[in-house]
Amino acid sequence: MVQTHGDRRRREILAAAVDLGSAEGLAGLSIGRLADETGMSKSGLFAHFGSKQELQLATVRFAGEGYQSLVIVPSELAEPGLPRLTALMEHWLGYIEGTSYRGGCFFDAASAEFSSRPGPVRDLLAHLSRHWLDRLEEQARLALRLGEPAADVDPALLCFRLHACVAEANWARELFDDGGSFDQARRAIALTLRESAPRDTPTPKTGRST
Amino acid sequence: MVQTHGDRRRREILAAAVDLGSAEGLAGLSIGRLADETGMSKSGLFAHFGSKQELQLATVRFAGEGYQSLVIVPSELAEPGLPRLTALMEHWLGYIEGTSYRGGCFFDAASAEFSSRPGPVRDLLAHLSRHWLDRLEEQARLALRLGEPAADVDPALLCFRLHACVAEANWARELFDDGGSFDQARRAIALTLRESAPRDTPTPKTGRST
DNA sequence: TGAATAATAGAACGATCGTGCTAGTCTGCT
DNA sequence: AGCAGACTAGCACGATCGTTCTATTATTCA
Repeated sequence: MVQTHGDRRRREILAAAVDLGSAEGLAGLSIGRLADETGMSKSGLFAHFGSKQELQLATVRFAGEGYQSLVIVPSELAEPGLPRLTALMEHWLGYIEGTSYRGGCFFDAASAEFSSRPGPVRDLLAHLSRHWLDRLEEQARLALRLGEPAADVDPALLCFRLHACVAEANWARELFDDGGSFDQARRAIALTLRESAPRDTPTPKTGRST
Repeated sequence: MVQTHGDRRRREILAAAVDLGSAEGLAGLSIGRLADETGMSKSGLFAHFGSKQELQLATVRFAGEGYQSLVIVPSELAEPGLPRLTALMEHWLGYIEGTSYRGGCFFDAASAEFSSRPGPVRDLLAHLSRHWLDRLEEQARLALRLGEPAADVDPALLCFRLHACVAEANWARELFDDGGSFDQARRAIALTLRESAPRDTPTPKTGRST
């Protein structure tokens, strides 16, 4: 059951696929190109997945696990509500800024590419994005409700603005080679949180907890 | 000199290229596919451009002209400063929301795809985006300076947030089939502008002038 | 109208695409 | 040690990619 060899190979392939896919696109990513990258033969690599679509799906899932373990899980150390909301944003930004693959955020690249290509891959990307936004929204709702009277701020709108900042930072860095876009994103997020905070609980100055 | 026939054909091709490119990607767009779409032969279409890269560049320029005439030009009817800033945002959103091509905003799709593909196409996309952001920033600076004392708001950061809203709206609609994202964007933009406004000149409720 | 030029189609090229099939090598278990 | 099954490489397929060449049809201008 413990397919040390097969599983390790599979992971190596998927890691390369996420990296390459972020740069050349998940649709544009070709089996032959990926085989070269990993030093395998085309058919040898292909046998691990059976079809290109299955490879794409596995790649998305693999990238999702990375996001889960590097953004979601660490943020759960922070208390629910505003602390966790800010932790999520900071880990999110840090994840994209730091570990980044060749082409920046894998999900930004993949969802932009597949949003107009109906099928299981698009569905999976949409599902994951929706799930994470819901997670964020949950914390936003908690953060807003804690300070009475509940501010007249729409949690969904707040998350719209927060995610917009993250995506914009990635976009600007990739297109303009401007690493400073992440500092802009941090400032924008802090401003957005501050103005959304319930009036009687001023946001801590930096928005950072612990 | 007035190549009625050639020019008209060229425009037809480019219009189809922008439409198709927004959906299938500017790199993924193939000559044969585009020839089918326009009812031409592959080589007949190809002869208009001489290379795929030239076709891509022409497509980007063509899309840029559309943006110029449907967003920039109409906004110049509004007075410089805040009125023009809000006009730019509203026309921008309306342009993407309404006229939209099959795959949503062409520039969002193209720049996401080419940000990791060095070359003239990426350079042109970056140049156009930078140019438009500078235009926006110019109006933001005017808007901020008019109300004394000049608010401690960074015009570049303001535009970062504004463009983020537009891009987010397009992303959400394309991935989630959620047309309501444009209303969210309008609300987010209004909030962002309101909190950035100099303290003694409250933003007019709708931000629309004339 | 006739000559020059632009626009288009058709066929073919080498390359690469995703995908099967077949055979050989390696691994883990008894 | 030997066997079963997982893993991998090689080869070939039809399709499509961008591109070139040649020939034929439209269009423009003297």
